[in-house]
Amino acid sequence: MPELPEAESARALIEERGLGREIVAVDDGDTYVCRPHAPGELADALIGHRLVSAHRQGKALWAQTDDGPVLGLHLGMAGRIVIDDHAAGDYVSDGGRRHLPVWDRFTLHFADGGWMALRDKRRLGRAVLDPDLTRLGPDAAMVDRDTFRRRVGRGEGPLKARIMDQSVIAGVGNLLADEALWRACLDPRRPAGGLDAGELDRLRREIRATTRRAIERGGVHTGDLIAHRRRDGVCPRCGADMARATVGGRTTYWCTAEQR
DNA sequence: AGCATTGTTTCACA
DNA sequence: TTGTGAAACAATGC
Repeated sequence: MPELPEAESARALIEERGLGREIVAVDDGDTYVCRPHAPGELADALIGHRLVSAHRQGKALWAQTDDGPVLGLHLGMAGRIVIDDHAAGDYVSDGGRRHLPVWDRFTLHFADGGWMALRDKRRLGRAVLDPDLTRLGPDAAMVDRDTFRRRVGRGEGPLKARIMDQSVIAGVGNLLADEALWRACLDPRRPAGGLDAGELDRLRREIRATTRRAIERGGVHTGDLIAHRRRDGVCPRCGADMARATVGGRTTYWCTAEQR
């Protein structure tokens, strides 16, 4: 699920319900999610502190602490942030008595008895101290027109790969890319450097609009194209067949009639 | 059984 | 040196 819209929802949740609460215990035992940290390193660094602000750039999340380290979080392919919500689901019975949140890969426990977890079935999410954000491009929802033109409109690689390159612009994933390219009527396979200024402006506008709407509606899976990303899908706008191919290393769907 | 999956990093190769 | 593409990573769902 997680692309920029999901990351922004997670950031807002942390900001709303995760700040100002004293951390008294930390579950950081998943050495893959917490790599390269050893078990206990995040706990030692975070216990006694409070999160004081929540930030996001692209899909990257981080929280500042009071006089402590920065806590970096990434939702990976299937992660989400859950705070205090015992009714959030994803619990597995241990044989009838208890129900265990087996997919909580990293958890902060607060002095008030509440908690905040990175819940991630796939374990591709990350929790790290002082994350390196230097290789991240400008946020896809904030990037200005001239910067977008300059960064996206170059290179021989396919346009879709360009907008999904997190060092070019940050936040666009596979589904958002297909949706925005479809809305902008642009062929995902075109060399990025071959677009003119008008096409780049159109693409930027649709990325921003698609992102904004996904945040309002609850995620990238609420897009108009999603249901039609299938082998026998047809374009919900014009009815033409959808094409399917691997572009930029990911499964890609586009309208055979409208996207040029 | 086999294939696909919303992300990132690493590595081979031009 | 830079850019591109495939594979690996982990685990689940169809």
